[in-house]
Amino acid sequence: MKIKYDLLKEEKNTSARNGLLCTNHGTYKTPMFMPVGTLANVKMLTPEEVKACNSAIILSNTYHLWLRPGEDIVAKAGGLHKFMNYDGPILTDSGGFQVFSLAKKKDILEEGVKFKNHLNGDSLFLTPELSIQIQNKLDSDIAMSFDECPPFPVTHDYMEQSVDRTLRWAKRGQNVHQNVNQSLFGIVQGGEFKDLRKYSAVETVKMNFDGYSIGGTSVGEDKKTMYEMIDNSVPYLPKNKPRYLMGVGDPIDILEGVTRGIDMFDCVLPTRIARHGNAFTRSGKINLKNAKYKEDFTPIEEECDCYTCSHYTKAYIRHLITSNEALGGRLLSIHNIRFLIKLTEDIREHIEADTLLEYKEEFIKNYTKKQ
RNA sequence: GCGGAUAUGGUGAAGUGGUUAACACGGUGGAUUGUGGUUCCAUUAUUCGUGGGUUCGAUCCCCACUAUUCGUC
Repeated sequence: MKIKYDLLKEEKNTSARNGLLCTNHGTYKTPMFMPVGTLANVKMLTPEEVKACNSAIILSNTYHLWLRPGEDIVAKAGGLHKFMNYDGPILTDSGGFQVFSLAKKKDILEEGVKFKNHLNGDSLFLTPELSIQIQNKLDSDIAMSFDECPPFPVTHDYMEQSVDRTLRWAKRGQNVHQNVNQSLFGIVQGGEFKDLRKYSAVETVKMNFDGYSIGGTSVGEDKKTMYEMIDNSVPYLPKNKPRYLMGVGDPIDILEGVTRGIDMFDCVLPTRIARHGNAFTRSGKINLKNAKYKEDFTPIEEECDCYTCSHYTKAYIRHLITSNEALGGRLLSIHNIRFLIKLTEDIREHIEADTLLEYKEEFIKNYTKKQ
């Protein structure tokens, strides 16, 4: 069965909406934040720990799993869920972004992308068909179309060609998609160009995907430009399908995205900054490595309901991080994931109450206040 | 007691008779948006054991002292 999206409520003062996403692995509320588990694991955490953050969907990655262990091994294990012992829904990214972000040299051809992998430099060729076939075998709940994610900035001319190519690739992927239990999302590109965002959205929607994502953000553009990219894409997306803003997960960006009509977010930020010793708090991001936490025997946030905050102090986590102990990264990952998921829970309540704008203003005021 | 060697930042250390004393670690800050778990950036000795001397100029040469260290009685 494919996913099913039910629009429950549209907020009065913004484009935000509450919905329900029904998957083969449970039904979940949107807007939602999806933790990233590139290599079939949310780094440092067990599935139980991720679920304890009240998470729903997690991400995994076609490109990385293709290289190792290989999609056939995952299929032999019984699919990604069994392989990694995760019974919640999984979304796989197509590998398009990795080609853009990891490959030093790449040749973007009509047929696909020729590049050298980041592990041993082997020459590889990834096509839209191959990406979808790999994802079919991985057996994720949601697969992504193979797209080109151009850097910022490129010329209008280049972006126009790229958008057309991504549309052709989307169609080709759709044509070979066979897994009836797997949904397929299309991706809107177009960079910062208003006309191309519209064109990309309108043409992608014509292909009737199970959901739509907005790609090509967080590639070096400023925040204002990123918000405009969303504004220039969302109006052309159907209301009865989920909308996914790829790769975005800064707390403020989530609020800005939700108020513009986004339902799903994913981001490596909570787990990556955790490994580097940083924690989200309501009054901004803090760096646990800072000397001022050496003797701070209070939790990261008194009011946080996560496992980390109910058991450990800043001084202890700082000690773990500065000693390069993996537990430090684990505890911070748990807190940061819970922080973003709690943010979406609060957002949903305020959508229900039509008070999202006030909440957003208050949140941003606290988050950006200098401590 | 005698003989030798060495003294450079928090640590390990390079180095040169001439305006800014390598590099590494550590420290301190910052970054991180479809993953960089061991990443990236910035900053961190107005000063080369102490005192004298030579010199236009000494961390570098000379002397004394002190400390460390090795050998020896």
